This record gives sequence, C-alpha cells and structure tokens, in this order.
Amino acid sequence: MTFHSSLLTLLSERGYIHQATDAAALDALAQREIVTGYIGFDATAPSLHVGSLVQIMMLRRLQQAGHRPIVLMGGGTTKVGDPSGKDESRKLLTHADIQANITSIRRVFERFLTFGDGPSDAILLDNADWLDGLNYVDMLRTVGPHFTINRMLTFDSVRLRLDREQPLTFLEFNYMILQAYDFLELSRRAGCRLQLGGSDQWGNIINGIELGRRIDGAELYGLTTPLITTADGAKMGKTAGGAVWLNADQLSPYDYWQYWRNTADADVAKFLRLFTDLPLQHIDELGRLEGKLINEAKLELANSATAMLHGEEAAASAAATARTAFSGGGGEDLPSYAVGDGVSVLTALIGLGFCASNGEAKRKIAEGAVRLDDAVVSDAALFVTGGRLSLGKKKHGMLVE
RNA sequence: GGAGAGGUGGCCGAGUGGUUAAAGGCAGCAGACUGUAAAUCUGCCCGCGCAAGCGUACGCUGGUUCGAAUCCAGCCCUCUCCA
Repeated sequence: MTFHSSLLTLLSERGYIHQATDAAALDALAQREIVTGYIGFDATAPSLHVGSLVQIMMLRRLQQAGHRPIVLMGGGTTKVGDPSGKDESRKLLTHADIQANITSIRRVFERFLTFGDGPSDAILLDNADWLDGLNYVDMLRTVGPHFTINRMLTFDSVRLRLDREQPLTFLEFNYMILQAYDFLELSRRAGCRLQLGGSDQWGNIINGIELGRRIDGAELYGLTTPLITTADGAKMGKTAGGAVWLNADQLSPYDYWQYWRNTADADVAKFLRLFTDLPLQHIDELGRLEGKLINEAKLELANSATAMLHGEEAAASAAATARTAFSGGGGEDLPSYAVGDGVSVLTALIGLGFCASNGEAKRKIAEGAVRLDDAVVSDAALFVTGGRLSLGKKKHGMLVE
C-alpha cells in the first residue's frame, strides 16, 4: 500500500509497520493535521533495553514527520503488570521502586526526542496520575460495560496463559482494561489520536480504540511494529552480559557500540533503517556490501546508533577503543580493574567481570582462552600487575594500579 | 470445601531409596574455522580445592533410614474437574 502522508511513508519505508487499524484514514489524518501519538512504557526496571528501541525510534519518527509524540510512563499500569508475552506474573514492585525507575528511564527519551511546549514537541506523562486515583466502582461502571469477558478471554495475552495452564491473576487480567482506559484518558487530556506499540500490544491497543469510540465517539488509531528478531530468530537484546540496557550506567557506551558492531550480516540493513537516521539511499548502498566489506556497514551502524543514544563523542571514543583493542592495543573505554601491587589472574578475571568464579576462570585458562597482552596465559597461579587482559577474542580489559 | 495432577539446576524436561552434582534439550561461555558475522565441529557449563575431597542444591519444615530429589507427616503454591 502506498501512503501520502510523510508520517506513514517514513514509517513504512523504514520497516516499522506491522499492523494498523485504518491505515488509509490515518494517512489522511496525518496529511491534514498534527497527530498526537503515544506509546506506553512499563517501569519494571531502572532502564529500558534495546527491546524497546523500536518503540522509542517510532516516536522519534513521529516527531521527525512533524507530529507530536507522547511518552507514557506506566507508573500506574506497572503496578498491575502486563501479562502479554509472559508465562508468569512478575513480582509486584512498590510505588517507590516504580517512581525511581521512571526517573531513571526518562533521561533516555531526551536523547531521542525534543521535549517542550511547541506543537510537535514531545511530552512525558505518567499514567499513575490518573490511574492511582480511580474509584473502583466508578471505574467498573464507566469501563466495565464495554468489555465482555468472552472477548477478553480471546486475547493472546490471556489465552496463551490459559492454554499453557499457567496462572493468570485477576490483577493482571485487568491490565488490558487500564491500558484501554489510558488511551481514552490521553485522547481527552491531550487530544491523542494514535497509539503505537509492539505487535504484542495489538489487543491492548484495539481495546483502547474501542473504548474511546464507545464512550466518547472518538476516532482513534492504532499501529504496531513487527517483532524485531535477529536473523537467527532470537529476540533482540541479549548479549554476553545479559540485556542490552540503554542507560549508560547499566551498559557502557563501549559495550553498546559492540552490540551493534556484532550485528549479523543479514540484519544490518534492517537495523540501519530502524535504528539510525542515515538516508535510505545510503543504507541501500551499505546493504549491498558483501563478504567482509559489510563490516563497514556495521561500523556505521554502531557509530550512528551509539551517537544517537550516548552522543557523538561517546560513539567516537567507543569506535577508537574498538579499533585499538581489536588490533592488540588498549583503549580508554575498556573496562579496567585496579590490581594494586598485583593480584592473581583469577581475581583479575573476576574483577573485570569476565568470569563469575575462580572455577570458571581456571577453566577458561585451561581452555587457552585467556591472554595477557596477547600472550596466552596457561598458569592459573599467575600473578599480574598490569597490562591488557583478554578473555576470548572480544572481551578485553585493562589492569591498572 | 471435595477429587485428581504437579512444584527438579537460567529455561524446558528425565529421574521414585545408594552407581545422582542429578539424563537429554535449549540458552550461555570458550576453542577451531572466519570478517569482532552466520553456519559447522570440539570442549565447558553450582561453589571451594592442584588433587583426593569438601560444602551447598531437587517448593518449605520436620521425620524414617547406614544412606532421600526419591519414603512418611504437616504446611505453602500451581493446574484440571466438581460444588
């Protein structure tokens, strides 16, 4: 389908669209006026990770196309817990935890969006502002009549749990109602017409659109992104140390850069479209590179993606460190460990976070995976006082006084 | 409340008295090959120890036993059906 609005053209060219409720009408709307659109983010951790990056980028695209993004922090909904795509309920977070998470998460959005009071400036809201104060019976009477259990039971988030005979609490069952209510509330207080989200949010989004139509007669729209998987079918975002966090205090810019640098060949062009602002024509050229040449494209991907999140300087520094680190040198972005007057290699490996225990460190040495200044370490009792300690080909760390 | 099934290492899942630190798979880490890719092959994969070994571990708490993930009792939790 071809679009006429710059918004949908941009989104579709760059690969963000999976499903849309009424694409033609939304296309027309986006040509006519500034559309306010939102995405909700749960505050279950102090940082979002790359898994949320498509969503964040989509808000950025919305703004790039001249529309207004709303970042909705789920200060209220996180208390309930989204059952979508999960087999088990999470443990409940306290109000204080959630608020602390929100404070920590919001900084990231400032890197991707321009906030302010202008017509297409982004705003950030917290649904705790309206959800926390809801009165149960009032809420039931307002929203309850518009939901049938019959339909609620057919939604994936619910059905998958039931089919797998996993427990789904009443608390979580209510999540979709609250999210639907969010959309209604945002359409009222911010004139929000569009909800974006991952493909697993389709059901929740539909509910909000329905609710808005039934109660206010509002014309709301929904649009979901495809689930972004890596070429080998895995969800994005897992790496050596665990999740790929966006906050610098959870994952260093260098490691973030490395994450993108290690993108699989088959994903490079897709990721360049989704996660960088590079012109499409240039991306096409990069995508055509073959063999080892495609590493050039990976460098551009890593540089752009890192610069967007952590700034040009951090990206350049990460790139410089990578260049030296992978050709046998040091680099200031590498993790470092203070050895004082000297420690055993085992301690150093653990201190750098490369190994979890002495036993693991010993095994790695026995496997010939550990190198000090590029010389294989074969003696587990080795005493080290400095130099560059490596585990495998990719993990490098500096031993300092 | 009643009846049945079940709770095992990051996940899935075998195991019904010792040979079980617990099969197998997935995920992960490393080696080889490469391009800091993929695929493939190989090794590793609870902690401490050079090692023999020790310590922890199979929902929780007790008990039986020379010995328990495995048997018994109580409790907690989940699922299915009934009310």
